[in-house]
Amino acid sequence: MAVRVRFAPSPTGYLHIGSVRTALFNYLFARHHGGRFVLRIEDTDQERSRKEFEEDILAGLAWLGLQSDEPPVRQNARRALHLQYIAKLLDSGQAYKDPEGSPAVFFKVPAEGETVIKDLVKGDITFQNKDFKDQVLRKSDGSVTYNFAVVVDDAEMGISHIIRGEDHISNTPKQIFLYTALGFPLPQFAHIPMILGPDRAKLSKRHGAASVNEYRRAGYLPEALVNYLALLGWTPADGAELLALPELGQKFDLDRVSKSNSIFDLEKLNWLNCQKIKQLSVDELYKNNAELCRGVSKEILAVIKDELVLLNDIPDKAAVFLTASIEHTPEQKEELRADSAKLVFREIIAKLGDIYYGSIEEQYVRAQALLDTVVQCTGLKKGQVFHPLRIALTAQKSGPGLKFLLTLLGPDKVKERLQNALGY
RNA sequence: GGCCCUAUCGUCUAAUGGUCAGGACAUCGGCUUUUCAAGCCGGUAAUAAGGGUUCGAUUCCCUUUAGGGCUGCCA
Repeated sequence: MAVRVRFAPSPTGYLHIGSVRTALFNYLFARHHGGRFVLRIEDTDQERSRKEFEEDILAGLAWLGLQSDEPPVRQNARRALHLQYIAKLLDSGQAYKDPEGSPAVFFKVPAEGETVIKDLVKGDITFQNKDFKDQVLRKSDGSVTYNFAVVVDDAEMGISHIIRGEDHISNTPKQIFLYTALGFPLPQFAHIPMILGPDRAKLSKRHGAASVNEYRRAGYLPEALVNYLALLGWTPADGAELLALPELGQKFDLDRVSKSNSIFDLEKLNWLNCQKIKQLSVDELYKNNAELCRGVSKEILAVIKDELVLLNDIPDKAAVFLTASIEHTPEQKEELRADSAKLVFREIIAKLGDIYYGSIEEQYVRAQALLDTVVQCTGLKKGQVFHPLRIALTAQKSGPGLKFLLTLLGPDKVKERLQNALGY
C-alpha cells in the first residue's frame, strides 16, 4: 500500500512543540516508506482560527525542514464535500436531523458490539459501543464537527496511516463508526505518546517555551530541535543519537515508537544544540547568523564556536575580544601592582611586535611562544604570569586562551591595557 | 465518577523468558589547560508494589498504586 500521511494542525495557536513531534513522526514515516507527507489546515472553527497562527505554523515547519509534499489543504474549503456526505448518511437513514428543527444532524452509533482500534503503536484497543452516544455531525450553526470532517477528508485524501497524539484515542472509535457507515476503507492508526512538562502535566505555556518560535528566537538550531524531538519517544535500532533529518528518515519506523509519555528535557536539547553547532563550519555559522555575528570576526567565531550552547551566546562569548575599554576593581588593581606582574607586562610589551605577522594560525603559535618565553626569562610560575596578564587584558578571571586574546585583541589594545596596568 | 492508555537510573531510553539490567543527558570524581568552558577517562544511580505462570521473569497474566488522555454542537 502506498504510504500517504498527513499533519493536520488547527490554526488556533502558535506551532507547539508537541505538534511538531507529531508532524515529524509523520514526515519521517513518509520518508522511510517512500510515501507522501501532506498538510491540512483544520480551520473549521471560524471563531478561533486565525491567519496569524496559520502563518506561524507554516513558517515553523519550513524552518524545521518539514515541508508538505503537496500544497496544503484547507479544511474549510471542503465544506460542500462534507455536506454532501452528510446528505448521504441522512438518505441511508444512518443519520437524523435535529428534532428541534435546527440544521444540526446526528449520527446513530451502533447500540451494541465492540470496536477495536488496531493501533500500530499501542496494539489493540477495545471499546464497547454502548458507551458512545449519538454524535453530532453538523452543528446547529450549520458547520460540521471535527470528527466528521476528519473522516471525510482523510478518506477523500487517500490517507493510509493516521499518526497523531494519543489524546485522539477516544475519538478514534467514533471515527471508525463513520468510516464504516460511509463505506470508506479503514486507514491504519498509530497513536503516539504525549510530551509532558517537568511536572508531568501536558506540555504547555506554563512550562516556559512551548512554541517553536520561542526556541528559534532563543538560538536553537532546527537540526537540534528535530533531532531531540525524534529521540523523544523513539530510538533507532542501532542506538545512534546524533542524527540529521535524512538519516532519521532512513531509520525511523513506527515499531520502535515508545508507548509511554515522555518529559521534555531542556538539558538534553541544549547538549544536542551544542553538538549541532560544533558540526557547523565557521563559515556556515557566520553566514547563517549575520545579525548575531555583527562586529564579530570569523577568527573570533572560530575560537568561541565550540563552547556555544545557543546561537544567542555568540555576542556574550565574543564580547571579551571586542570591548573598547575595561574597568578594574580595586582588588584587581592591587593585584596588578605586584612587582612580578609589572615585570611580566614590561616583557610582553617589549616583545609584542614578534606576534603580528603571517597567518592567524602562525600568530597563535608565536603568541604562545612569547608567553612561554616570558615564563622562562622571568623565572615566575605560570600562574604568576598568566593570571595577572588575563586580569590586565580582560578584567576577568577566566576566559579564552591568552594566545587568542593576545593575537585577536591586536597590538594596540594589548599595549594600551598593559601600560595602563603599569600605571596603577 | 465513567471509558481508555502507560509504568526500567533524576530525565530520554536499550534489553520482550536466561544480560554483571546496556547507552545518552544531567550529576560526581580524575586527566588536560594559565583560567573557565570544551574534550578525554571513570563513578553513583533503575525494572512502582503484591500476587501468580515458569526450572527461570524487566519481559506473560491478575490486582493494587501512580501518572497521563478523553469525557464539547473545540480541534
